[in-house]
Amino acid sequence: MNENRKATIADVAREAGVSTATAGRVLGGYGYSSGEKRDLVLKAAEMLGYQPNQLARSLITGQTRTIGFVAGDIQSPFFAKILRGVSDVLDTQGFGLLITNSDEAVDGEVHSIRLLMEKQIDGLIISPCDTEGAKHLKKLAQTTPMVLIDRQVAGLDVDSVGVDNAGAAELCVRNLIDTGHERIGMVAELHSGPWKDVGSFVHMVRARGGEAGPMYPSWQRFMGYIRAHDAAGLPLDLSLIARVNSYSIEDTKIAAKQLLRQPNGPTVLFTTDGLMTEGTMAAIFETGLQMPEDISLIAFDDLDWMSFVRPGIDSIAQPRRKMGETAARMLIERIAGNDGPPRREMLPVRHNERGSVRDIRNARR
Amino acid sequence: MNENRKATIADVAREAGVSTATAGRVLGGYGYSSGEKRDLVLKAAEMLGYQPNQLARSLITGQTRTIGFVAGDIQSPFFAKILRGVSDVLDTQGFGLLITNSDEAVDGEVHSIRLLMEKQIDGLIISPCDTEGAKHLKKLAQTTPMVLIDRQVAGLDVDSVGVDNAGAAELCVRNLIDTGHERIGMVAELHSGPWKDVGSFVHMVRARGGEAGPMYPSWQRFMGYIRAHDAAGLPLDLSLIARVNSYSIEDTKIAAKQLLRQPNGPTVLFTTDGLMTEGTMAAIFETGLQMPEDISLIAFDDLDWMSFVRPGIDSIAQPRRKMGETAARMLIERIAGNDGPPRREMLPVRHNERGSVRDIRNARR
DNA sequence: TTTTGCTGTGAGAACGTTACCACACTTTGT
DNA sequence: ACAAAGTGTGGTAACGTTCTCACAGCAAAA
Repeated sequence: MNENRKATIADVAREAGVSTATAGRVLGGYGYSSGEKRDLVLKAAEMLGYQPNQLARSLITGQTRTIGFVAGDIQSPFFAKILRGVSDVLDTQGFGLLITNSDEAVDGEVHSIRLLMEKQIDGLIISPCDTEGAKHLKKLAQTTPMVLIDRQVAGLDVDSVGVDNAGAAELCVRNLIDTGHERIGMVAELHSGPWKDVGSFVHMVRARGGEAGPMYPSWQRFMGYIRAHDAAGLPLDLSLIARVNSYSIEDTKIAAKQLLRQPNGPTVLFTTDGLMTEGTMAAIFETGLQMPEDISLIAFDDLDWMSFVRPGIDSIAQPRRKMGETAARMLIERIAGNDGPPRREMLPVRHNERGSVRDIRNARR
Repeated sequence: MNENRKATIADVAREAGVSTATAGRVLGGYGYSSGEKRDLVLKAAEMLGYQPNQLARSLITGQTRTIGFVAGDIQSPFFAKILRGVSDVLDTQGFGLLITNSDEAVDGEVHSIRLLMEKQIDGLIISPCDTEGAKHLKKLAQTTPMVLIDRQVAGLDVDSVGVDNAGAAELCVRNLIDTGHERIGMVAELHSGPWKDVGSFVHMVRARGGEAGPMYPSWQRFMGYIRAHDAAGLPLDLSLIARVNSYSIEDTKIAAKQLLRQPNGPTVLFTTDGLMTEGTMAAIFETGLQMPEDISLIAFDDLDWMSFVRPGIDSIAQPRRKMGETAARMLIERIAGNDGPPRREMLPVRHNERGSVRDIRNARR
């Protein structure tokens, strides 16, 4: 046998003096085999340093024991933490994990998915970048198990994992109102959706009584903001909404600065995700305002540093790792054959109070 | 043809009225084919929604166009950023990316590698958790292209990407000395290596004139610390070295607190990586010390928040994304057949001054 | 005794591609 | 005009597994 070539089942079989079928059964752990032959085969395999070739196995079984993950951007802590959860669960089940990023663009998403499908993944975890059309996802869902994470897609009935964005935001804003805040600013990347502008979105939400179909998390968080205002009878002032056009720190900083400088500005800022928070932090820093004396801040999504800066930053923490774990588990169940109705897992968030929100009930500034 | 089964080359060939060989040549883009037949095949493929099966292709070509990445922990910003760089380069070349984490343990590393090898990856990018033995890596390197990232392994001559840790740390500490600091604390997870204790490491470094073989980055950074002291004629005080036993924020915080509270403590802290920095930040925060009045801080590894906290944190920034990109490019070249001598890429770091280091030349506190 | 069922084994097909070869037809070079 | 080289095509053997059979032995059940 050629020394520098990898040993195959046939090599092992020859060495052990059995048929390839028998060697295959022993090595692959299926079918029957006697203790005697088993020892023979195992010894031969050991001697030749046999390592199974998953490729060949997959080709015939139709299962690769590999799943794909399409993230917006894996370097963001949000996706990185989710990824870790996914990876942990997959690891215990002997699954591999192929990752790609869509960069939140449909093109990238389509490209990623094709690459993954060519590699014959058994299932897909994806954070879709479009909550409306996503024709490619609907088609794919018919043949491949799929779990959505963070976001849902209208008309795509598959498993999904996320949090109650609107509810969490509503509670958060209600708390702000309860502590005396009446001018609550929001910094959000409200990705252009089916709504022309922020105003028409408000209109839509009110028309539907605060409930609406799938939409981006940031829109859902905005919806919570609206509901809290309406419930408290506090009028909405859309000039307090800083809508960031591109998903970048720099643009966020600019938008937040503008918001902070405007006359009769907000007493508190609510940021809708980690990147918005970082941009806003930079804006506050550069504007020279003191937290929480001059401006309060509360952030959706918890980040490492929020607990050890001064003041600590109040936040709504999503269980990111658990989201990943849950998604992975759901997907594996689907791959194993579970064909029950789609489930929408809503994991609870945690509200962290750390001192960046000032109680201004007795202190008009 | 069965509708719900994926179309194969044979299906396309039948539909187009050509042989599977011809269809294969057109679809696979190899060998000769006439314009006429090509159109026929392409049309049939389009109609049947043909998607190639990489598995079958790989089985015969022996190339999967997939590479593996073994990180310490993908959720850490360090690895996440590197991963992004790797992913970007791979994407442009049509390569897939399988990830696993070793959790910095040899067991995990071995397990990860076996999983990856069974999936027949074409190459491996790894941040090895052992800089000494790593027998499994040496064996693997004979058959599989491999690039080391962040760390090197003694006796493993393969491509690697990293920064000049000792040099960067030395420059950093020299700057601290130049600004008047004489009691420079260090917070580091000095993973147990071939040295019994910190003292014998110092001895070894001096014996070798400040040069030594492969070791963990944190040890290299410590080496820079030693070299800067020796060059300036400043005596080393090992009581200023907080050696963290486990790689955890909590333990780091405890160790740093202890260092801060000891009599005749440091005027500045040098932290050797992101996690050390976070733990140290927490310690400073909880101790109630003011930065930079009471204590200065400079960190190895730059993190997002360092620019927008008060004061900004001075740091040594590694080009993490570029490290990933470089590693990926080197690996792809190896896979393509480059068998030149191993290269050790040393990328330049950036020193960020942001205000967390106080100049105490004229101000004894 | 005959049946039934379980255990164990090997030969060979199958998975979906590319590699290799044989062959035919064209073009080029002398 | 003839060889040599370049095109285009189809048949079929790989790649390394698992799957499907057929068949044999042996025990327990009828």
